[in-house]
Amino acid sequence: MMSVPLYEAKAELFRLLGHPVRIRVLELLQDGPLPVRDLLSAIDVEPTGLSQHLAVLRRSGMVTAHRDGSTVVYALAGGDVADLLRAARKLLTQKLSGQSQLLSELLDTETSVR
Amino acid sequence: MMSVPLYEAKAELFRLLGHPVRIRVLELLQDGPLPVRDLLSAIDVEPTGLSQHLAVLRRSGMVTAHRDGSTVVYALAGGDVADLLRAARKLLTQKLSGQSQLLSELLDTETSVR
DNA sequence: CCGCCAATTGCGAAAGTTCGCAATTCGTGA
DNA sequence: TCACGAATTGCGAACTTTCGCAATTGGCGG
Repeated sequence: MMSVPLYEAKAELFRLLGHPVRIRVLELLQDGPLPVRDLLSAIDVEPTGLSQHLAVLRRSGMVTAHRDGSTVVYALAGGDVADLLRAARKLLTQKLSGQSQLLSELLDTETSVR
Repeated sequence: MMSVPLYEAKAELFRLLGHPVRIRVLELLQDGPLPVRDLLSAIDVEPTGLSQHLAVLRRSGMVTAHRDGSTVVYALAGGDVADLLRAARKLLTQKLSGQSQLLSELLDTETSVR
């Protein structure tokens, strides 16, 4: 049954999330399912590139796809991807505000530095 | 001031987390600061490899390092990395339990399939 | 049935990542 | 000062990922 250590799976998950187009897709799908066409017009990417990124997300079970007429509609597979994105946003905004704070301290001539 | 879109930053963050050794390091540091030596004995990696991964985490501001005598001690930089790891664990355990459920359904000869 | 549009897949070139070896830095004790 | 151990850095080879082009699939209207 050759099981994979949990930290390998976690790394894999993060690696799969580590592309701007895939992040964009997941963010857009947070507000509900969308056809490929709409994703395509919202994201700056070629159709073929989008398909490939969607395939990655599908294979890893983060999104589901179904045909509706001649279009294909994608949706988030589980509710918890959103948690992950939220945690990432939180960390980033905190980090960025920390940086700008540091920056303004560095630029602030009033700040006494010994 | 050439700012980076937030989704780029997010993708970058996930990409940086997408390596088993780096995940392992962050998990170990959740219980408090550790010297490189201890990380080295806990993780299956060469010293030089560990250094490189630590450098990645340092550059991206996820951990901090300081010398204490002849050893270097690493610590988590902000409390929110833990949130991210927790969200990942949650998603994975859910996903895995879903898989094993599906698997047993597939293997279960009693299950009627039309 | 045919042509068209939406989406996907196969494939090869380019770009990026990881790994270990050799060399370097830094601090400590002889 | 010298040798040593801890940790890091530079560098090149092996591997993985990404990208766009060309070809393919599947559904729909004429």
